[in-house]
Amino acid sequence: MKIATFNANSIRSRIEPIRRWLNAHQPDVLAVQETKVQDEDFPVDAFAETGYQVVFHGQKKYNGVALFSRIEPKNIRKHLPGDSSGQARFLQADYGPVTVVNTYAPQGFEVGTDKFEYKLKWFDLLRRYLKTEIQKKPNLIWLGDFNAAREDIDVYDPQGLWGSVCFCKEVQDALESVLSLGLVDLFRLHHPNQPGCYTFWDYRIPNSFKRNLGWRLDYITAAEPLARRCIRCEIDTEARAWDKPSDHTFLWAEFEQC
DNA sequence: ATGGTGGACAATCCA
Repeated sequence: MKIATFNANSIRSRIEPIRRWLNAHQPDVLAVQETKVQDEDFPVDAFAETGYQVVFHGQKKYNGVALFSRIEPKNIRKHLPGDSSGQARFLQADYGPVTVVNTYAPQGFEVGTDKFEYKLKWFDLLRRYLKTEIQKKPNLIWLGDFNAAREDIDVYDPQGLWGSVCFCKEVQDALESVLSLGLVDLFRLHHPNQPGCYTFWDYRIPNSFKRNLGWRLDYITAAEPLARRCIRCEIDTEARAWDKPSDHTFLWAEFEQC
């Protein structure tokens, strides 16, 4: 079984790269974040020929998540319990024995703002939710854009960037609290201590991708029993060479006996 | 060069 994640930064602007990537890699599930489209405007027809079904939870202009899959999703959930913000950041579905939780974590704007407090609150709500959910669904995968870099090796300039909303102690603690439920960061599992591996490069920094001035903000995590069956996890930057790339790239993981 | 880029969407908000 192969599972992937991609922050599209607008699904309607990334139809071609997503179709191309699905065709080339044939994942069982692709989780997408920042679709930036309300459900009635989701470009369903554009993916009709891919052989993938898609479910989505969107809103106008911002946020939005989707799940592409070969097999039918069951037990679809679109809301994180306790999050009354109305923001479309959560989408869960079962695929056979595997449960996939796709999230787009709040970015947080600036430390000390209401948006930053919401980010911390959101991680805590997710922790509380997954604590019980992981008991019910032992083959749980949590993936997506977490808007958090775990360690110094996950950003291009740890000294200079320390204290920013995606790289500060409070957010790292919030993320680690969720992972401490028994979720394993699969990229780091397979690439321990390897620096310079990123999934996001800021558009606003000139040639950030070429210079590899990036951040590792996107993750695939799996509950421990499932993580033991993960045989590979890779960042795929090929789509960065295609027209109008997203500021994020594809990340995928492969499991045996699923 | 007295911001830079990109996306949604219609004057700014968000990343």
